[in-house]
Amino acid sequence: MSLPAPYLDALNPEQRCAVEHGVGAAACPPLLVIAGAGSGKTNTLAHRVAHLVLNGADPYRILLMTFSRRAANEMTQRVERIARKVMGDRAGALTGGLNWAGTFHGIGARLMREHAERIGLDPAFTIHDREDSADLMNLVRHDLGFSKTESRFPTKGTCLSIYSRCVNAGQALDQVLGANYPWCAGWASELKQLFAAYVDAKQRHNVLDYDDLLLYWAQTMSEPDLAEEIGGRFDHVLVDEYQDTNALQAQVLLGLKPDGHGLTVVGDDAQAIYSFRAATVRNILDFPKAFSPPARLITLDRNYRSTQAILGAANAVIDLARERFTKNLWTDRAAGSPPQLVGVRDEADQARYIVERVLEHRESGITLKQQAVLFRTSSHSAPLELELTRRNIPFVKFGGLKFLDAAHVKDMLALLRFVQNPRDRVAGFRVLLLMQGVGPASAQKVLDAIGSTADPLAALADLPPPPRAGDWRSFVDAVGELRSGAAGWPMEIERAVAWYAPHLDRIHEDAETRRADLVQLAQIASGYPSRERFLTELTLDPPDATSDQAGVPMLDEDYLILSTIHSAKGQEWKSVFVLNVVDGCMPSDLGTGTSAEIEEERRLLYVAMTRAKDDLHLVVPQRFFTHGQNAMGDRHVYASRSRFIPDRLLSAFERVSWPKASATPGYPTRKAPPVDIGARMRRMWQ
DNA sequence: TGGCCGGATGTTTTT
DNA sequence: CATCCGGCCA
Repeated sequence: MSLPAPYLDALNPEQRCAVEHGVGAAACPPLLVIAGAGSGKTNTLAHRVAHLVLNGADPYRILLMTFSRRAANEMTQRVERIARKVMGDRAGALTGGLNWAGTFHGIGARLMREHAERIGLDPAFTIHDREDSADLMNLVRHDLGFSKTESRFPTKGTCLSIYSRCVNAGQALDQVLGANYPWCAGWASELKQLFAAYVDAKQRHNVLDYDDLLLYWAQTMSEPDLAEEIGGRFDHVLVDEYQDTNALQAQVLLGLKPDGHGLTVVGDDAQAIYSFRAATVRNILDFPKAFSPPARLITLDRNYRSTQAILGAANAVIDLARERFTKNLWTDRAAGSPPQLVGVRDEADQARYIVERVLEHRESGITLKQQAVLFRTSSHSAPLELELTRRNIPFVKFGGLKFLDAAHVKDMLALLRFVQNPRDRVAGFRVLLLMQGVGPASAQKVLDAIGSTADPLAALADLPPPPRAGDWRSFVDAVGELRSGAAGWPMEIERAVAWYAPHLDRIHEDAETRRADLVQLAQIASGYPSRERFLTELTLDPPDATSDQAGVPMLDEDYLILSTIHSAKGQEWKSVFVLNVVDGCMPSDLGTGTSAEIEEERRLLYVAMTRAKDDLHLVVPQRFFTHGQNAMGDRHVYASRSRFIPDRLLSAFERVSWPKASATPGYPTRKAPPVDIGARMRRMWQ
């Protein structure tokens, strides 16, 4: 039996069941919690962890995972905060925090590094982000001669997406091509050849891509000895946002706990929005019957977040979904005012409308941080960002552009990565090309020459410089010093910058502003204990926004939140604005091919709407600017309200248009002009 | 090597 | 449109 626990009284009966399930029992049977939006899911999970620890579970033997970084951070913080509150004087048990909490990819990287030797990996492996992976794919694609085929071969990005989907969905190439990339089906045998060469290259270069972190892990778990060893490190494995995981992740999970004991997964199929990454709701639906006896199922359907009016509208939207597994949420919060469906003329007015409302809210005591603007696509916020900057309203944007995407940041990281893992050819290539007089041909030659040696960096020093290489000596010196570790981490980043700065000045017009980013990079670097940890964690957990990574200056300032809907998952705000609730944006006209895609877009709107506590605005511009060109080269498109809010749902909303119709000088109420000049003009010709 | 030109292409969401 | 890719030339 578990100990009496007063903190459990604050929970509702279902939450309490979920928290207490199996605690204190000899074996803890598998548990599935279906938890709707705002039903206290994270709170429940956090209480469960605290309850486990209070009843003797070892926090170092608890594994907490989720798919996205933002959800992982949120979850970890909540668990630790609640655990501290709940545990009071016994909080000591959790002083180190949770040792094993993070994304699947992050945990996978850690475990693979620890077990590297056992599975034939060099523990100095570096991790390729998406762009690096695409570069490598391109390299291989080129080597195989696919870059100059008669008809156009799929681009590197497309190739990588296809590869990634095969891996994550655990499906054969032909199946993936048929279902998701029919226009590439003619290239099946070439693609197979390409992927084989890509895998081979990764292994020779000692690099893992994102997918490998899961794939190696899953493969490791299929070795009985290793599976037992790794699974045996954890008494409890808890997974949040389980509806966003894919087949590979499910495989990992079942490998960790084949009988399901100690396993808790939490999710909501109505919020599944990552099928483009091969996530499948089958994971959550099939979870109970993966075990015998089946996993315990607990449903949380009471919403504590939103007013009745907001929840009602969100329910109405999701009610139109073709198939649903969970029932509607309910709340006993006050009715509140209905969500507003705001018609505006264009995106500029949309931005002005939001700024006006946001400031109004702030006047009435709602801080900027309690308000958020959500959108389907990162670029949709551009006009708003302009307006916010103009009006001096601070904001932080989540999703979309990343700090690491900047060329100069990538250059610096490539240098560090090359030093860490000289076999990382993509990194080496990038660094070498920075030097004047070094092009693809000599870079290739250098990397070939050192790649086959036992100590590539030592070989580098002995190499004759490429014929026209500008400052070869300083490069060799810099690499040598960095490799020796003489400066120590994080000081060595200064050394790296010292080498890079002249190249930066030569290559980029705006070297001055870019240099500021390098200062920030150094600042970030100082937060990590070693070069390896810095590189790994920065790749897996990059800063969300350029205005975000500094951390310090923003700390006590108030700022508005801008976020893609995907990145807003699991968050909540008093006041929420959704941009471009218009057909073509929601659903995005890129993803309206299959009905499954449309259903996912519907859930996306549902996720956006259920982020709001008190106040929700869906903004519908009559016309919006299309990025790039459609068939006719039109730049403005006349849009109509999203198909997810058909006429019969309008009663759940309050419709307004902005600016107020009366404010515009319009014809309906025009008075007769005092002097009818027009009539005189007409008479002139009579 | 590196710059320039012409043509094709795709264009979201995240690890 | 804007980017990216491959090819051509100095």
